[in-house]
Amino acid sequence: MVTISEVAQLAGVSVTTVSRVINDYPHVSKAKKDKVFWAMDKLGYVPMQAARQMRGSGSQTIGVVVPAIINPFFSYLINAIERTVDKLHYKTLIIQTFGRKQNELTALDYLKRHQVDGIILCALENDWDIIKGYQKYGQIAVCNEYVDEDTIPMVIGDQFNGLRQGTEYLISKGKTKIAYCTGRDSLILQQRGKNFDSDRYLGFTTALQAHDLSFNPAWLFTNAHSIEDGQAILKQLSQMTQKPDAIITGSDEVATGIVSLAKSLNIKIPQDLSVLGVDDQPLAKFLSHPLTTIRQPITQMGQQVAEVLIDNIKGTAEPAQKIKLDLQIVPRESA
Amino acid sequence: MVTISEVAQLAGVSVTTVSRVINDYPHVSKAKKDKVFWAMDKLGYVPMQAARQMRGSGSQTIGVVVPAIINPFFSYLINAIERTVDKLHYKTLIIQTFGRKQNELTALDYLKRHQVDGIILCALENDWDIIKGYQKYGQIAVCNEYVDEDTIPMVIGDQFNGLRQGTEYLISKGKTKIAYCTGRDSLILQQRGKNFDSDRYLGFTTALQAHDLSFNPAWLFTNAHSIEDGQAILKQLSQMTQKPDAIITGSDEVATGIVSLAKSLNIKIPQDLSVLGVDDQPLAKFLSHPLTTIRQPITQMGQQVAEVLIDNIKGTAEPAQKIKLDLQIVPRESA
DNA sequence: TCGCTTTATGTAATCGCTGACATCATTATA
DNA sequence: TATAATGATGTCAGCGATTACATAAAGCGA
Repeated sequence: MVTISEVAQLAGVSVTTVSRVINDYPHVSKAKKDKVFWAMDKLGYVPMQAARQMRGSGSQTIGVVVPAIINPFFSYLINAIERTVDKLHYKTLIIQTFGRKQNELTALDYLKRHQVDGIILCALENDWDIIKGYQKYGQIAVCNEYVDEDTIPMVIGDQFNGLRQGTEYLISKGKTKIAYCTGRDSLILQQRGKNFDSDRYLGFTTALQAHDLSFNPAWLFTNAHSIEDGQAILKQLSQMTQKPDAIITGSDEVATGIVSLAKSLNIKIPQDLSVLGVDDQPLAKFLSHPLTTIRQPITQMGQQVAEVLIDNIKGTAEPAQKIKLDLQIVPRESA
Repeated sequence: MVTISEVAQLAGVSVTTVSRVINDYPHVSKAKKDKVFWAMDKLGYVPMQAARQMRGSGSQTIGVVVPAIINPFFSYLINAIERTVDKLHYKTLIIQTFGRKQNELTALDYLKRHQVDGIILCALENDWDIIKGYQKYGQIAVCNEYVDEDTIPMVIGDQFNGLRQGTEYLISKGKTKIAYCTGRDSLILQQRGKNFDSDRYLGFTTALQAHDLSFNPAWLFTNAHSIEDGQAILKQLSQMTQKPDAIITGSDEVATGIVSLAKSLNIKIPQDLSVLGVDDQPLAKFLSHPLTTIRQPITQMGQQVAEVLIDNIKGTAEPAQKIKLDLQIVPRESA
């Protein structure tokens, strides 16, 4: 491989001079600078990042931890993050957890190893008490999850108001018996106090209460993630004696599962059952029943969390911003 | 940060001994080995990759270059690659080109910089003559694109037979006037000889010829990528006097665009127009007209290309495998 | 018990790059 | 003109790991 000394030799200068040229330091004459550029070009030289890193420049890389990249929500989020990170001259290392705690910890180990200068967690697998211990090894920012910790920058959608408005929307359409799905495990839901998902839930119940509506606990569905989960939920619903007339799903996937099975179960959407999605995924509007859904500000979320994290890495940020972005209801045909 | 010498000091041994323990070399007594493990654990030590790399171990990272991660085809491909790469104890650095030549070259520069030990190109932006020059800096493998070069490992779907069978399928359904869409630019299609997409096209025309059917050049649509492109194509079609009775799209996106607009243009699918997708994306079966489509072996493609590349990096591979995987027709309602 | 191999451990050079420090040469200031 | 300040350039230590080489101790057959 081509090293800085080879460039120095060819250009007839010292390695320091080459280094100065590379890093655009002053006090190099035009003549030598030109020679160095010529030599670098001729040899096709690019400085080796690993060597630079040993001298204290970071890895110029940030890690993005997601449960699964095939989930469009996360691939869109990664896309937004990558674009921003790239613009700020960093690289993006993607790590999938597949929902496993151990993978999240392995990802955080990248901080120790100095493979990454910072990490964006787009979902939390481990308890915060465990994760917080990694803060001393590098910057951590959280996106799309609620963390009640001053020292951690956090960018989330305003789930409370989003769901409140979504619920209001259903009520405005004359619906009063509203079911609710969440991706959370029912157990965790009980254990944790104020977290991301209960923000959503709180928005939902707040809207109900404002209209003197009650919630039937039989209509709470947990662990709902996939299209198949949505289908299973609709099957359950169709066998209930007390049927809801609307359902708030945790994601467009679940909503897709529901609307896809409605016809064969002879359920009319939205007359018999209004279905409200969350995310506004690209295909949501092309389904047999185009989804009415709550759009998450994915692009802004990704952009802002990346900017905040890199600000923190560079030390040019006021510590630990908490950024909350508005959700938006997209009315279509399913509700 | 914790260094190897701190571990050595705490364990009361030399750095060499620690290094031997880390790398599992022989000739270390049980007693010292235990002490070293204890000290590493106590200090939370992890070796710094950058320092190791300077001693010749690679970066243990491979770069995956895709046009856009939000395209489900690529996010599924990346997923398959990442899982395999992870299993082989490498890391995955994702680079999006957004279809820009320069971004692809920047990605290839990672090889020079030794940020990655190898690169998987999942789409080609630049001419091969330009890319081939980077081979001297590290391993390059190509996935999902045709490269007629002995020295390059390549994993592709068997587009020729896939499209031939897809066309046969349409013919077996009584269709004789078949339109064809491709993502390629019409210009490039003329310039290049045997490439990925013309393999597809060849499969298509081979099937037509076998049944003495001719192809109307007015039914060739180029630059077709998105849902919107599909909608535009259907609008064009609906205004033709000579209308096709089937259409082969380059992707499920284009097919989605077509079926989504069919109802409002009063075109019955598949009676008036059969629509054949390519990819079998997860939502394809939940559309208003579930897509009949040609499934690409994405998982195997990703897995195999990753294995081959890493074999090559380790030097444990016979040079430059060419792997061709079968496509599969998934019959649903759109054709 | 003597030489020889094997095991256990340490010292120091090295990877490519940066930057503190040193050294002249040149220009500005008194 | 003497002195100080600034510019241009070079020498070399050091970042954290690996590894060639050196050395000492232990094992072993004759």
